[in-house]
Amino acid sequence: MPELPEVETTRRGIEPYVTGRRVIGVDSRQPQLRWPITENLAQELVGRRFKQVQRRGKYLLFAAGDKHLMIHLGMSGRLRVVPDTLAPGKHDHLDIALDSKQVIRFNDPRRFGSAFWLAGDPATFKLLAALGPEPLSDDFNGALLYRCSRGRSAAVKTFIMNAQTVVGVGNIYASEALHKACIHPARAAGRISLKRYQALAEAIKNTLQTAITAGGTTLRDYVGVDGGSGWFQLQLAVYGKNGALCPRGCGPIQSQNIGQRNTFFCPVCQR
DNA sequence: AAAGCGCCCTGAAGGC
DNA sequence: TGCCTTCAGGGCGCTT
Repeated sequence: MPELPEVETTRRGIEPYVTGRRVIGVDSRQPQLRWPITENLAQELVGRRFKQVQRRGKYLLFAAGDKHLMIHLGMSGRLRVVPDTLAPGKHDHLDIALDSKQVIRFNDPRRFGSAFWLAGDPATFKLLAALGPEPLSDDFNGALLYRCSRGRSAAVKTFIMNAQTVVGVGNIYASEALHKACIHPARAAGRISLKRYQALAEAIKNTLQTAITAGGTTLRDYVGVDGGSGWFQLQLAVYGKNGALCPRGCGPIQSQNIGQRNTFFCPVCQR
């Protein structure tokens, strides 16, 4: 399941197949995902031409004129481009047929994903309106983290995974970035200095950018548009490495539940 | 306002 | 072999 690097990898992989293409058919087989798929999606989409594929946080936005098809991959969703002759399989919930004899196919076993038709400005849509800055943009930096965290008692890991703080930092990369910045994931967000937040912001940018370059992380579900896997899992320092030696040589990596999510860290170098 | 928890769903993995 | 339990990369929304 995708975090921001996987969504961005999907976006980059799918955009060349979509840009300039006209929609000639929509087949929705499972109306109920996280939310109901927009009912008249076929009416809205068929005949429109896609301009580009954008991303906001973990949401993909397929621009068609000034309106958008918005897709979230949830925990287990994936988008692929397949020939229009390929029959849909299990959990293939939505097909967008293009005038290239190809189909954008949305598969999502756990159905935590979603698909919406946005007729208005995406930025004003309820699920997007309250989102924090993009982590790879200049709007996101240590000063912002410091400012937003004052007085907050929540664990710093929970704080950076909150999409109102910054979008796109999921469970894997939160653990990885905190290790990189030597910050203990359970430390109260409001009790971290500006200097340390500057290191954390850099670590988040660096971790996400490196993961995008590697094509994302494949743990169990995630595969790219072409069905291939990402390779960032080979570079993970702490995630899923309970008991393994910290890369800095301190001692064994520990795991702990923080905010109901499994968290991995080194109790020696992360404070 | 912020924090904490439940919950949507399927499938893989591990224990017995 | 099979059954049962646990856990999984997200995130909204309700309650306290």
